[in-house]
Amino acid sequence: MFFTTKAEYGVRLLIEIGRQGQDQPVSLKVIADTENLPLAYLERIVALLKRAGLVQSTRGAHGGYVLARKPADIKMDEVVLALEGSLAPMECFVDDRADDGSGRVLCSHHDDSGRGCATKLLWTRVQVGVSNTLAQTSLAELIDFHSRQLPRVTRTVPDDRTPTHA
Amino acid sequence: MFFTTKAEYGVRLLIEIGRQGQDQPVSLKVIADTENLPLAYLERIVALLKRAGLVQSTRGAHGGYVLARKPADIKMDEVVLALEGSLAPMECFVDDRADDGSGRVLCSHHDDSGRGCATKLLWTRVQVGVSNTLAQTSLAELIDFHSRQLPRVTRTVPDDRTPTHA
DNA sequence: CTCTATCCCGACCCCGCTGGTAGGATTACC
DNA sequence: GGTAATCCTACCAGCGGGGTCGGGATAGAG
Repeated sequence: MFFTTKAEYGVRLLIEIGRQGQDQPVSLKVIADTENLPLAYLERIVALLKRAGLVQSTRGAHGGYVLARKPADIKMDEVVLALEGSLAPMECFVDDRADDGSGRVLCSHHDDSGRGCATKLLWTRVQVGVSNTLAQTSLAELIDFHSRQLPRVTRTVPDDRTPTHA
Repeated sequence: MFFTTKAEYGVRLLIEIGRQGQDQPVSLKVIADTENLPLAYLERIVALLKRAGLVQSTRGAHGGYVLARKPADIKMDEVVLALEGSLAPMECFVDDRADDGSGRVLCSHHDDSGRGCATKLLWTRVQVGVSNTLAQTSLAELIDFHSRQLPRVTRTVPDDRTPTHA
């Protein structure tokens, strides 16, 4: 298991905001309903996205969330990093996206007698691979994929359109 | 955190067997000493590798483990899969390496009202990427990397061969 | 034949984290 | 001011990771 439900729910949340919120903000309540997710939990998840500057919020009645950028400019590496807190494939990896551009992953092996753990090579490759994969997928792509997956049943209210067969 | 210490320790274990065990089997005790890992825990980990047919064991005095194949023929995807039990990036992914060749990952979303979770596209990409990355790294490569990292201190038994310098 | 090094195996345990809840602030539209 | 929404903090249960323990089976050494 690489990722937790935070990543899952968070991505679905962004997709919903992108789909439904062309102009007005989308409330978490609506998202919780359409995606069938616990509202209180979504609140904590969206806080991560907000802290990362991926969504913006407006409070009060008719408030909600909007994307901070265009979906095509939101790449999944940033999203998953914000949600999971790290993309390190292994405990001993601390990915310091430090402010200065030393952005590299490094293996912090404590009691390592000799110099390097040989697994470093392996985990580094995995990490780079995952990062690249995520960076090559944009939110726009997922939104597009989603709407092609569900051409019908665009609404969740059950009687808006007669269901296909039961 | 993608992987647990099972993968870490298991890979290091294989590297040690490959390094030290050219002819005779290598005992877990020796590996536990050189790698500074708990012996009892290694026993459980190596059982996974044996069950997957990656190592062979000989019991009794002077027993231990040997690689079941040449290091160049042991690819990390098989290793990590054996150790972690799955390469699925998300809960809802069950990778059925079923007996019949239906070997594919599929998203088993329970209460999914409509058809597909849009995140499926994303997790599938990640899964394929990781699989490929792991499959492209062989044990031989890691052993080589390891010995280049530690040019000295090749042996752990202090008096079997006069050590290079202490 | 026994001793001992080793593999083998099941039961057990601690702890942190995930996933989720509760309850209350605060903010802003009507 | 009511109400719909975001915010924030504390709390909790379950589970899996990481590890231990103790004992058994097995085979080479003496």
